[in-house]
Formats: sequence, C-alpha cells, structure tokens
Amino acid sequence: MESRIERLCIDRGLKMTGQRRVIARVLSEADDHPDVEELYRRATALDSRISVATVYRTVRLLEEKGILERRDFGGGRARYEATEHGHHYHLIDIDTGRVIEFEDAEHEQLMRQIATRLGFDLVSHRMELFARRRPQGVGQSMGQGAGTAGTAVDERVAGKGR
Amino acid sequence: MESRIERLCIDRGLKMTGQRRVIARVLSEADDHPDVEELYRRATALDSRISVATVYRTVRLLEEKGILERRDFGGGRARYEATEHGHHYHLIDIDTGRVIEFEDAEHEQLMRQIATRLGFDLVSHRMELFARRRPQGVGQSMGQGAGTAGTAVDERVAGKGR
DNA sequence: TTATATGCAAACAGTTTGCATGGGT
DNA sequence: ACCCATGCAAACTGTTTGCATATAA
Repeated sequence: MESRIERLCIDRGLKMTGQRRVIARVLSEADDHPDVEELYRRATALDSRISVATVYRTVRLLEEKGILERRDFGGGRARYEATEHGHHYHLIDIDTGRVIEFEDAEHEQLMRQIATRLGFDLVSHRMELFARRRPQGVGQSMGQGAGTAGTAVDERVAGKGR
Repeated sequence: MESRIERLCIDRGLKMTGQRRVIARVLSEADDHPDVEELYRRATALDSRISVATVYRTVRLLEEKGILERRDFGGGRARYEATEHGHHYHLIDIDTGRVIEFEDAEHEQLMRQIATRLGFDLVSHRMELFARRRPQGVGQSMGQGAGTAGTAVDERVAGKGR
C-alpha cells in the first residue's frame, strides 16, 4: 500500500526505491519525533536491506523537499516529524523525554511583531518548553505515568490558544 | 586585575589556575555568544599555554556552577554567555549569523501558563527567532551590512515587551 | 540504458577522556 | 605534599561522503 509520504515523494518526482518506500512508510506511521537511529531501527525491521547512510540521505532529501522537518530538542541528535499539522510547539518532559505538542495561536503573531519591531522579517522560529510533570494531587494517577522513562513516546495534545 | 567571572569562580571555591583566569577574563569581556573555538582563539591570544581541551572542560565546569549558560543556535556548535542579564531571547540573523538579544516580559508568563495547562511545571524554555533584516526603504544602506557574513558580531537591544 | 540511489567504510566536526605531568593551595 | 587541573592525543558520537555496484524510470 502506498503511504502518505510515499505519495508526496511521487508527487515531487522522486525516484521510489525499495528503501525509500520503507522509510516513507515508517515516517508516515510515526506519530512521534524519531531520530535517525530510531528510524533506522524501524525501517530495518520491515526490510533489512537498508543502511543508516540511506536513512540519513533520505531524511535530508525529504527535508529539502519540505516533506519532513528537522527538530532539535537537545541531546545532540536531530529528530524528525512530517510537515503537515499546522504550526505547533513542543513541551519536553525532562524526566521521561516524552514530547508533547501543543498549539498557541497568539505566539506566531507575537513573534512576528517582535521581529518587525527589531527591523527583521521573521523567517522561522522555535520555542520549546522543558518541564516536569506536576505532582498530582491525591492518588488520581495518570493514564501513562512515570513508568517507562527514556524512550520518548510522544503524544499530541489538542487545545488551542490559552 | 580580577575579572567578574574570576570573582564568581573564587566565590564558589574553584581553584584558580592560570588558564582558568584567562578564560574567565575572556568570558567576562565577551558581550556576544562565542563558541568554544572562538573562546580558545581569544584565550590563546592572551596566553598561548591553553589547550582546547581545557576550554571545553572549563566551559562545562562553569556551566555546572551556573556561571555560564550554553546556547544552541543551530550550526552544530554550542555557544556560551555569562549568566547574568535577566531572561532574554535571541533573534538570529540568518544571513549574517549575528545574534540580537531582546526581552519580552509577556513570554515567560505565557509559557508558564501553557505548561501549567498541560499539567507540568515549567523548568526552562527557549525561544529563538530566525529572521532576515528587512530590506530598508530606498538606498539608505545599513551601517554594518551583508559584508562580512559568517562571524557573529552579536549585539544587544533594549526594548521591553511589545 | 542511463542517471540516480545504495552499501560500505572511511572521513569529518564537535566534544570528551585516559594518562602522565604540572601547578595551586 | 597532595590533589586537582592541564596537555596531548586517542576515542566517541552524530553525520557526511567517495566509490563501486545495483536499480528505477
């Protein structure tokens, strides 16, 4: 089956090799922010004939084509997510590494104003919150908790503007 | 003469070696956001008996002591600035690499609210604007222009909140 | 068929580190 | 004198790249 990202690749005239198709699928199915190592892991699980070099090359290509966006959440490794969901920001749980996405309508506008005030045209911006899960009141535990710290099982959060 | 940062080192009981004194001085006199390579360059200009390794170690030590703050403006290299000036943000001129600092009172509060809404306590946050100098009206060129792109001759800008 | 994508391993850049030596306190 | 800081070079991590081979169009 043709994955969403494979479609985008085809639309932009990219040659669809076996490994690209696999990587495209992995990316299409990812709803988190995997780094190259993780993408490589997922891809080789589907087809072992893929090298890290190819993942790096593909990821770079897709970024240039505007299909992917590179993120830097600190920690030295670049992480990727598909370009699609409207502008959103990230909150990184410093204890678990989990990344939560959120939107905030006001921000982009505010940042644009600031740039303008300084005599610039805003090209892009980034904002990340590093935070710690607030200790819950009594007992009422939280669906997925402090358990599996480490691997970032990212989640997405709706909510719009404050 | 004892530099501002040397003072801080002494206050925290750090052993003041010759190279630390020099690096402390370089940092005290810097009003930009130098990376290790640049710090090393400035330091060895004052005293050649300093190795990059020492700069790396010192910079890490000072960061742990809360005297320095590490920044990541993209480009792979960490950049440093003394902890002191109140919370401020950075706008990076994508054409020249120059970094402009600015303040915005509203932001911290706003970010804190967002974290709270998501069930977190904000620990730290970062925000960077990548922008391009707005093309000036007619002819009137700009003091220091597109000329020497590359080296970041940072500047500081006052202004408070929008 | 022909240009382009891949694998492999070597090359790179930034940063860290082991070890013997030097220098503060 | 003692322990910590330093220099040097080797090690490491994430990422890129040269080259011969494989493959999509």
